[in-house]
Amino acid sequence: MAKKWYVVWRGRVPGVYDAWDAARAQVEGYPNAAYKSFTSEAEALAAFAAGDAHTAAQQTRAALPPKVRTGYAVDAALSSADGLMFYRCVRIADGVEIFRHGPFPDATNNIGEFLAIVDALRWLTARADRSPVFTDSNNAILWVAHAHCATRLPRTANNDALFARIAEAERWLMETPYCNAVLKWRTDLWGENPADFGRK
RNA sequence: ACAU
DNA sequence: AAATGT
Ligand SMILES: [Mn+2]
Ligand SMILES: [Mn+2]
Repeated sequence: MAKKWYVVWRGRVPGVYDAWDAARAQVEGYPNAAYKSFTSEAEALAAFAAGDAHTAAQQTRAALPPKVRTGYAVDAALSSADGLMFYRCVRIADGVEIFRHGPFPDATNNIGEFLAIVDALRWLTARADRSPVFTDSNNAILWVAHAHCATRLPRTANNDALFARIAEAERWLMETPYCNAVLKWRTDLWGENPADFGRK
């Protein structure tokens, strides 16, 4: 193997290291570590100076447990300005977006987290793909397990489509024996969910 | 308290 | 700082 340099943007002591052993000590077991290898020292120093954590994302994913890397991640968000809800799913291995739905007015975070999981299960089931689905929402895991969305959100003139989607999701869960595990995304260990919408 |  | 949930 040719010599490499290692940039650690987020780790115990951020910096540029000239050996994997040294870099690894900064990064292993560190929540949301961001790091990447380079083939020249100049490249590495430039990348560290630029604080380019985006290029680090791909490398950081490689540090996830192999079982996690084979899965899909979902997340939901309410845009702070207008309160519109969106949810989406990404393939963890490469961050490619599988679907994104929204905007939904008069919604909640938890409804979004719930629908995101169910839509992912439906997408995977339709393709006979048994990969696990990761969510950061304990609440949504429970709702999916019970095939019931226990939201307290009132119905309004603007959320008919949302409640229709919830009913359809519950119906699908009750009728369909899917074979995917729905697992907790360990934000504490692995950092932000790759399906996260950013801006938090 | 825990998770969003 | 506020809201959604078990
Ligand atoms: Mn989330
Ligand atoms: Mn998020």
